[in-house]
Amino acid sequence: MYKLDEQVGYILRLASQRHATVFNKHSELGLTPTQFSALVRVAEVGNCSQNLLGRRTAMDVATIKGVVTRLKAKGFVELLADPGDKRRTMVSLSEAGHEVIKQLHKFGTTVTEETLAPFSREERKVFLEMLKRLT
Amino acid sequence: MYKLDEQVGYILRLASQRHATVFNKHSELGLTPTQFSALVRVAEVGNCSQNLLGRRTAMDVATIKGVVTRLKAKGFVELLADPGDKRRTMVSLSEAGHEVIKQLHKFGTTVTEETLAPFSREERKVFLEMLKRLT
DNA sequence: TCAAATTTGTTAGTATACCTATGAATTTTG
DNA sequence: CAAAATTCATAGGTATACTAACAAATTTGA
Repeated sequence: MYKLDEQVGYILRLASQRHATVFNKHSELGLTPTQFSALVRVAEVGNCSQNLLGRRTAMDVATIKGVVTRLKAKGFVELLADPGDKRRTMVSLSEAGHEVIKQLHKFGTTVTEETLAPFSREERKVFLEMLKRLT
Repeated sequence: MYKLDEQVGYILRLASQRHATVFNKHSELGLTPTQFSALVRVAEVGNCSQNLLGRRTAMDVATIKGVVTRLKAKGFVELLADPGDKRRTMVSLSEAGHEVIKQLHKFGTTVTEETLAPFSREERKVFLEMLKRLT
């Protein structure tokens, strides 16, 4: 007997939903989870092309385009042409972006903590290691 | 140090992406993962209102509306008015829907198997149990 | 009983998330 | 060095997924 409630894809969707709910409950800066990921990644890698940022955040070209546009509209990133390669749009943190990074890290830690709250410290490690193997 | 690659939300997104890729690789009937879930659920519960179907598949009213519309367009479900409650739209399997359910179960099993391929049989149990606790 | 609250479904709007195609720029290769 | 292949960004299309506002029907509870 095939039971939908036992399928990994379905349960993954439910877990993602719960994570999104936790994220939104704590969100202060009006960022979505996707925008948050992209912004934190920009801070990690520094100046980089929009395309590379997409690859580093697992978003395809169309998705990262929209995310970057909205991050720019919110004032957290700046876009510059790459003088050495006219195809590229370089993305970097704005002044405001730099100012919120610490806050974002703290916020991200809270979200992760609360999402993993059903687990003990030991279980969290085990679970994250297993989850990584599924990617 | 906050590392994006260690955060449960980010890794959940990656795992969901991989699952979607596996799903699409095997998909024959042109169903999306969401449509698949809704259709399998309709088969499980039989006749039920669109609203209830949404709750049983963790989709909000706007989402399930679109999913049901597309399942109807593809000919897998039928919509009927509920004579006892004029607000309700009842959703049920069509002839074609009945005919593909067995195939869907087989397909779903294949997708789950391949998604969980990185795990041993024992690990699959452990992982699914933990993932469920996160929902 | 009847007004208030709830339930159901629809619509509009925003944001991922993917595909495909297109065009421009750059790199590779023969 | 010129042609071919690749890379980068954009645009259009479809499908989740959520919010909010609304209307109609039903349930409730004083």
